[in-house]
Amino acid sequence: MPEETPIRPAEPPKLEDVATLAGVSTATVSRCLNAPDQVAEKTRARVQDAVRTLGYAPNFGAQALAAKRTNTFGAVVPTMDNAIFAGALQAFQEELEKNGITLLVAASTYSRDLEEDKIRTLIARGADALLLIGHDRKEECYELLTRRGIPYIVTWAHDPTKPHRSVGFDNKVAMRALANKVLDLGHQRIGMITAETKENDRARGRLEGVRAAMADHGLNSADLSSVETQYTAPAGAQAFRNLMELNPRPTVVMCGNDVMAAGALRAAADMGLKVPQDVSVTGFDDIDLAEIVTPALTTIHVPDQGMGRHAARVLIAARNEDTPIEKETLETTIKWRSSLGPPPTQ
Amino acid sequence: MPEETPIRPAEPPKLEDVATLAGVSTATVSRCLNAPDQVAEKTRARVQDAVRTLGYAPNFGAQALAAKRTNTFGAVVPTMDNAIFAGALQAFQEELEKNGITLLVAASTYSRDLEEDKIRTLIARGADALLLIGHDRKEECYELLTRRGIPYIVTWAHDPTKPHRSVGFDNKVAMRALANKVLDLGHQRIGMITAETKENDRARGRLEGVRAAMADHGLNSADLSSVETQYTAPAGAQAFRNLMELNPRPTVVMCGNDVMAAGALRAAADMGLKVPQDVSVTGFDDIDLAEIVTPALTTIHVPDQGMGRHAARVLIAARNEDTPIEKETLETTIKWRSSLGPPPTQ
DNA sequence: GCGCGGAATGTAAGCGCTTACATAATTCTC
DNA sequence: GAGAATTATGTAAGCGCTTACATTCCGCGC
Repeated sequence: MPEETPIRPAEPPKLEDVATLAGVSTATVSRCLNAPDQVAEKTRARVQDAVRTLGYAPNFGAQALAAKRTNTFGAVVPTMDNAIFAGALQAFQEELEKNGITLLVAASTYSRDLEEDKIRTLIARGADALLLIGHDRKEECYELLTRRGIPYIVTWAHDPTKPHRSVGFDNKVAMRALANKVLDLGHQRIGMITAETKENDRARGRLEGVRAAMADHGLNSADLSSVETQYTAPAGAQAFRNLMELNPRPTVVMCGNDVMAAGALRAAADMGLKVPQDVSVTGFDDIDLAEIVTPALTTIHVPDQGMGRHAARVLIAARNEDTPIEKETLETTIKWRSSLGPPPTQ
Repeated sequence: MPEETPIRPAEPPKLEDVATLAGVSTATVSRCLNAPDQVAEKTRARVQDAVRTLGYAPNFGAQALAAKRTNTFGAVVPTMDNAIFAGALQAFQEELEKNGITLLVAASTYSRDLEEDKIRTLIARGADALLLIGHDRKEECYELLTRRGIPYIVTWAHDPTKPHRSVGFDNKVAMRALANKVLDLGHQRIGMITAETKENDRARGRLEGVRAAMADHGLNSADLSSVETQYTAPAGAQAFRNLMELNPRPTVVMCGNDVMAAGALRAAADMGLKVPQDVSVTGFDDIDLAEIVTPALTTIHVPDQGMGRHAARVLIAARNEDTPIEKETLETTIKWRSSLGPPPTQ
């Protein structure tokens, strides 16, 4: 009578199997994998052979449990489907991957409560370190992170007064520079479409940037016509229509991001307004879309990849040893394209 | 002399702490969390209190190790920064979240080798189940998955001949339907811009769909002018220009996806061609962009959210018990917008 | 009141790894 | 070439959970 051999999943090889095959102890195999230079070259070669022939891969749970480290970093971004954060995350994750770290991404959909939730989840999953967007969030989040000793870094913003690691750019400075250029062109009436500013320091900074530029040009920043709306193209379109109903109407509409600017462009086309002849439009972020729309969007290029890469390096260092809190500012640049021109000559 | 109290991270509470506080054994606490109905109501309440006051969250590694299940699913998509898969992943992940499952996403950048790599990584991370895009991939991947007994599901495609769980739509049928409508409008010369077809069954299906429609209309499908290029707007723009140099030139350009179609639209504008008066353009996917570009894109809406949600349900069921392989087909619909019109009347 | 059966709970053995510590092997010093 | 210093390896104790199995509890029929 043949042995009963039910079809069932093959068990993956374990450290012990490798150790047996290589004729060493499990400790040596473990060292080969985690601290190769502590092992004699000959032994190491033998172990590596065994690893290869067995197709061994460490069991994640066991490793995490024993080492008290998961080699997993987390990132909480406001949203995943608007391409803004994709570039940064991509670079972040590539850099992590080089170091054998896996990235877990969660979206907060621009909600503080949800963000706290996601941060907690990531911590429960054992994230070794966290990447966050902007400074605005519940104080509990920072407390929790600090209490647990989990390093984190704030990106997409810059605020020297905050006691957090950060790598980003100054939203206000960037927008102010663009607005100053706009005003230099002769525009007198700026309309602004901004994302919700309440829980979003980036949006606030951008709005303030426009105001500051107006002040720079001797204008009363209280005269700024701004519409606050959601982060979508249709919302941008609607906001644009509202702005165009003003009398006198703005000669330029500056948008807090490219998506809303694309909506504005769309609305302009639908209203028969030529951009930039009748009205100029600017964006912020320089996502792919900015080049695709007609006319192409004048916008601010943000160093997304640079932020991602740098954030990864800082966090890896912080996890491995005690590093001081550092704050890095990266440059933004103005992308001149055709949606911005001088104001119409009455 | 005061006790030395160095500042250092607080250790998170563990199961045992909860058990002590609630005055029960660790087994009971564990059961409260994983199989509540096996525990008397009074005990359960007591335990839940303890969990709450301690802010307890299970240690992921320990749980994975002991239960041989990570409550993590994986997804390997060709790319993350083109918004196509975002909707599906979003829905997939929401459905998973309801069941306490975390999603790990990896991108293969349309490379088979990289895809295999990512699949292996996900398995090593202990993914309980996997979501994949399309059927085309290395045979080793399927073998590995099967050998390990890890359930997986193929999305974004439909092929009844394949022995895999799947939820998707028939790319060929969908494109054929649109192409038939195009031909019904009177177009005689179709230009096609397709993504690389070599390792991409979705792209192939879409191309075949156009050919089939031509045959349906008594045209010789070999006469189709098609350009194969990369999945980007600039590539689409270039391909469009090439197509427009043909003589006689196509009266309609059908694109394998919306991103390339947006590029085509851009090129048309740059060339001074009016869409759809001079030439029509169609897309595929119905991403947000399709509504934003000018003119808005006639395209095929794919049931991305539906696929994501359904895939999650199927995979959860498959992980929990032995379920048979099932294949679900969802409907696509044609989105009529302004980029498609009748051919120019010579 | 006794014994029975099922429900509720406890006991304890791992899950597969890392790592402090002990031990063995090698190299160096003079 | 003996002993110290150094390097390479082995031993074994957990890491924080789950779960098979053992035990206790309780209500019930008679």
